[in-house]
Amino acid sequence: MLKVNKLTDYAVVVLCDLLRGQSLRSAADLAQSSGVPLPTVSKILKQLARTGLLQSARGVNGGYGFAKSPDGISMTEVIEALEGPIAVTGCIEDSGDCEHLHECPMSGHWNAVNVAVRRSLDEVRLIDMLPEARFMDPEDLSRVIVARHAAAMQA
Amino acid sequence: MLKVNKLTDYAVVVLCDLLRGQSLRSAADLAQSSGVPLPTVSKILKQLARTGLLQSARGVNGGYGFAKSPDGISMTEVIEALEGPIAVTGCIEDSGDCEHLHECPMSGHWNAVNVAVRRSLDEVRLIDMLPEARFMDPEDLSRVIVARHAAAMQA
DNA sequence: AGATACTGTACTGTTTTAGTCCTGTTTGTG
DNA sequence: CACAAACAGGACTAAAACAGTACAGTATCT
Repeated sequence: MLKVNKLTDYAVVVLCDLLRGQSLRSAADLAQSSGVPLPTVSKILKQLARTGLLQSARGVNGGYGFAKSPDGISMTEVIEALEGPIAVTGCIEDSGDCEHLHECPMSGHWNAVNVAVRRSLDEVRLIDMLPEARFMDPEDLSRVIVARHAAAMQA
Repeated sequence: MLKVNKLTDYAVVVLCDLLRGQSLRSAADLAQSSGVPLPTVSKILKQLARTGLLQSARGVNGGYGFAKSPDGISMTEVIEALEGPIAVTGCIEDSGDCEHLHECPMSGHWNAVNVAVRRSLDEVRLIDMLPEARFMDPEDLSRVIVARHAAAMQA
């Protein structure tokens, strides 16, 4: 438990796919190469673009690409883009409409948990989710991704 | 998002209540003093007893108490007792019935996330959720709880 | 003008969760 | 020994969340 949405799961698959390709890929293209159904991929990409993780271009030859250098993206960013702020309990995210707030002995204490979880996710990078992350030195991996991204942007 | 069950949320409230009282408290008693409905409290306590975090005694004067010294209980234990193993994606917990397993480029990689989250929760103690944890030195807090528990066990 | 591709939103069936209730078992007390 | 207190386990229902899909709209290139 303490699960992440299925959409977020797919998002990582799709993002990893995007990580290894051109600077701009269409939703249809990504759907095919990742195996995730197009409408789902589309939904994910739209949301990621809305929150600023990706940038989009419309029209013929349009598509999606990273809005910034992808080696700096943490899992926190990916998860929060699709699910909103990390809040382990409802108490935190709802802006105070809990009727027990005054009497609630917990008020604010789950926040320690939220902070701990968030911090741990900050330290997992998106590029660590790549299969090759298993075999490579983290710094080398980072260099490879940056170089690939730079090359793609130039093309 | 990345939410915990409401039941787990209540469980912390109830456990904190149990933390400050007698060694053995009935479900009805805890329901009243915590403000959580009895059937819900009952459900939580049963589950916590089943997984060994609490011990129960039946019959007149029965009730629930901690099965071990409560200062050693981490949030991981509480959450896992009520929700099963921490698994951020379904891929991990299901024993390999994902039809995309062979082709799945993610296979195993969410595990880094699981481990990170789990580790961070290991470091938050149940007693850190007490309101007084805000004002007290963590070690003093620990000593107070241990002393209280020992006294209750003796009575 | 027409084809490609993103944008936003709405809808629907399925799954999960929350909350409740009931029946059974154990144990202390008069 | 009968009764009441208290836990154990499971079944059930209503409500909420999610996944997946579809569609009408807008921008861009050729």
